[in-house]
Amino acid sequence: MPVAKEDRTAESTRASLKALDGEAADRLAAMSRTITVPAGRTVMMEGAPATELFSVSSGIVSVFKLMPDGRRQITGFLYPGSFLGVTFNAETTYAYSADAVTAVTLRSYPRRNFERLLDEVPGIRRAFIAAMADELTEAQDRMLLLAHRSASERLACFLLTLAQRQAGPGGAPVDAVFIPMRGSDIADYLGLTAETVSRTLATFRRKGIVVIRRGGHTEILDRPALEALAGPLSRQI
Amino acid sequence: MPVAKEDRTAESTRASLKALDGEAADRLAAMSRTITVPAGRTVMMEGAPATELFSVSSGIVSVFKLMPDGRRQITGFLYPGSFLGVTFNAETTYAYSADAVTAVTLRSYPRRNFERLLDEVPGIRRAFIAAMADELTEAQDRMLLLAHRSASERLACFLLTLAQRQAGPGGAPVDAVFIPMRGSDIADYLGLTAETVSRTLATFRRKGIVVIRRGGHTEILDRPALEALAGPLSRQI
DNA sequence: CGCCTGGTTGATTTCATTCAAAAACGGTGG
DNA sequence: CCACCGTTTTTGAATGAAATCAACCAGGCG
Repeated sequence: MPVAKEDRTAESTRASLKALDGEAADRLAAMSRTITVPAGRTVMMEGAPATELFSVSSGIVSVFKLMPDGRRQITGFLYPGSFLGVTFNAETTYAYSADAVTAVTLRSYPRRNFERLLDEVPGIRRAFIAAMADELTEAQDRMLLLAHRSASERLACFLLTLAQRQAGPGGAPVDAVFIPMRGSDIADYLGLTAETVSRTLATFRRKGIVVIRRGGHTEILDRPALEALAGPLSRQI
Repeated sequence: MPVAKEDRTAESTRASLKALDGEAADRLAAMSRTITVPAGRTVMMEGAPATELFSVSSGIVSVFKLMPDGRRQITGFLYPGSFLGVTFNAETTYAYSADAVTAVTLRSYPRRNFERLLDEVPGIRRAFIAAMADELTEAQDRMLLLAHRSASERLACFLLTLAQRQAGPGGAPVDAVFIPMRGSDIADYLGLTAETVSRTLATFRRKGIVVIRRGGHTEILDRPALEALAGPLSRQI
């Protein structure tokens, strides 16, 4: 369904799926096809028949809901390893839309086959359930953020989360953050306006906390200050 | 088959787990014990070891996350049939806390046994995956609400959702809504302050849209007006 | 070059919060 | 049954943060 070209080259699975044993990985690969989507294009639309589900192989996807009056809420930016288009309720339509933020490659699985695989292969099932649990936890954390945090807290959290996600496999925190999404995307993700995002980032810049270079290449200069701005994190206990 | 056309709220999706076949229900019942909790008491705490999970038998439970500075986000009100304490991730601690809003009776299941049941009984497994997918959908809807809706939109949505949930099995919409939770609970659920909740309900009352009687017994007098106030619904089908 | 999209900045308005105090509960014990 | 107390709700006034409205700037591209 996506407007994209396809090819069947088997590519290595990744992230939460990479921990699968050989048989599971093979069966997944056998039923999947690879899709590439250019930046800015729509991957799937809310309400469309959910004939397949996807996992992100490379690039970043934004998942969002639209209100009839045009207001938009981006519910997540999906990185490689995330699943997309999961609808296991009776209805077989997608519950949200998705756009490619950057150029993206996806793996597409026929919904029926994937469901059967979940029943048959425990490893896939566990990986899948873990991925969903992560998404749920993240969603709840963002509820907290949207309900109770100020604009600068939201932006600071956003930057730190991005930095954390782009950290190397060693988990070493990185201060060079790549922000490929537009300001209005960030605004719709954080429940702010593009103007507020711009203003808030400007004050961060003015305070010497971050530097934003051409093309969204950002650097965190003063991480402690950013962490202070992010406010109390719910994650730490 | 389920009569309810509107089985999309988190509460009812969690409740969908109770619509299991006989064998599964029996095995569930066999491993459970019953717990009663008085109103206002804590049922479980975020971060505590998740040795068991619960289902609500009677009463209402609030599920919430706390920030270190005391800010609270109630992520859901759970009605009978709902499950709580479900942690699918590797960690074995609860991801949120829960309080008894009213006096509550719970059924408790040892986590280990329950997980084994998930592996052994496909019906239970599928129901759980579906419940998680729906919970995710519901979380996304609430994100939209918290990010982009005004106080009166939030309150109107809340009242309508409550009325819908308390509708009879026929699904006939009911205008008599019972609201057992306190104003501050509603505020923390909707991302508002108790004062704003009180004020907004006062204007609803003044406009003749609702009547709030003793003990939270509320009546919707002008449903069309309330629906108009709720604003554009993303979830209507 | 001029267009167009996206980002910046400023002025104003709006809405919910905050602070504060009074009123109404709801339970308890006399 | 009533008076008392702590808690919750209501109401008011002032504050403040972000939205809105609007103009302007910068870069990319035909």
